[in-house]
Amino acid sequence: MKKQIGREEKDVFAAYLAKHRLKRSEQREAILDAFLRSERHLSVDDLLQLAQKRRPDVGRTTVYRTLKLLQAAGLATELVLQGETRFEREYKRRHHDHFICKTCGAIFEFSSDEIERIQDEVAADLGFVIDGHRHQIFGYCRDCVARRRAPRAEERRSG
Amino acid sequence: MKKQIGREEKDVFAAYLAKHRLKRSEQREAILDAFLRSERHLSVDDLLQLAQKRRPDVGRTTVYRTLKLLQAAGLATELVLQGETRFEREYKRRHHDHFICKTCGAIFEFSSDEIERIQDEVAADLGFVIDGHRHQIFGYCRDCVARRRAPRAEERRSG
DNA sequence: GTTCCTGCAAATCCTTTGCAAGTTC
DNA sequence: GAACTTGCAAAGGATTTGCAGGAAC
Repeated sequence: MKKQIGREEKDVFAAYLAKHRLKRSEQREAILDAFLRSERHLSVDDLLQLAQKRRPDVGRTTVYRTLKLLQAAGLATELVLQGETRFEREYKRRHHDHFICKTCGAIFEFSSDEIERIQDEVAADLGFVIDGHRHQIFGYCRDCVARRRAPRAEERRSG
Repeated sequence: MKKQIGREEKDVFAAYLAKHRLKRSEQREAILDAFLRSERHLSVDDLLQLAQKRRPDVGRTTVYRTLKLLQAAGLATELVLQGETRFEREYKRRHHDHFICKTCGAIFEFSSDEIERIQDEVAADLGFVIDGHRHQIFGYCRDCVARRRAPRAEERRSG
């Protein structure tokens, strides 16, 4: 018998579908399963390929549509990294932000209560009510630096 | 005589063109001038319209191409905010990040040495060499909150 | 004159939508 | 059977590219 992956999330999705009078389908299950089995930050194409391993006839359109549902159900979050759109698991995950290696593309997660606290302070100074943020740090990861592949800093991005 | 705006930046651009054996043109000047006169965070369309006030025949393609040059010359930076691409002045500006009001779309700038410091620490822990970051905070600005327009937090974005 | 620029239209890329056929309830 | 899903193809929106004519050096 196959190992159960993300039972809780599958239940959440089933509940979401029921609540909205939507139907289950093989495609949706293949996509959700592929999504839950992967720990990576997936692109639409990654997910399409993974889902197709189980059901070769899954279409790209359905992946897009299912990702919308997963986001609405609180199971997935969209990240926009260096122009690329990717998705990661969201359900019951601690809030975190990302480091992105410009050489190998690896994505690392980080979080800092201290940064969050300062953010709140800065916002308070402006009378701003926070409802989410996006914090990405670009650079070169340990491995790439070790491989001496790190080019010198040629540009600075902010936002 | 017209007030000189951004003389220094215009010189930087001229130097950039010279260095790369590129030519000046009325269109490029109109676009750069419009860019420098505006304090806003401009979309391609905003800039196109502003530039066309001076030279109605400036085309959108040229705006795209000129923005690439301005970025290469260190005069402009691209921001991607909530799916929208915008540009702001970069030359000799202090590094900063952005607050974006989800109600009125206003963009506020902020910066915090403390956050930068913590970022450096977190990066050091991971053996990561930083080469830029992007930090955006979404929410509701003072005015919109005052107008009681702020909806309750319905989603949390991270990245 | 040669090289670079420009605007247009066409091409891309990514994502969404219309629709007829297939599924689920 | 009614309502929802699917994949395909077409449509969209944003940005880029090919190209012939025009400007800068």
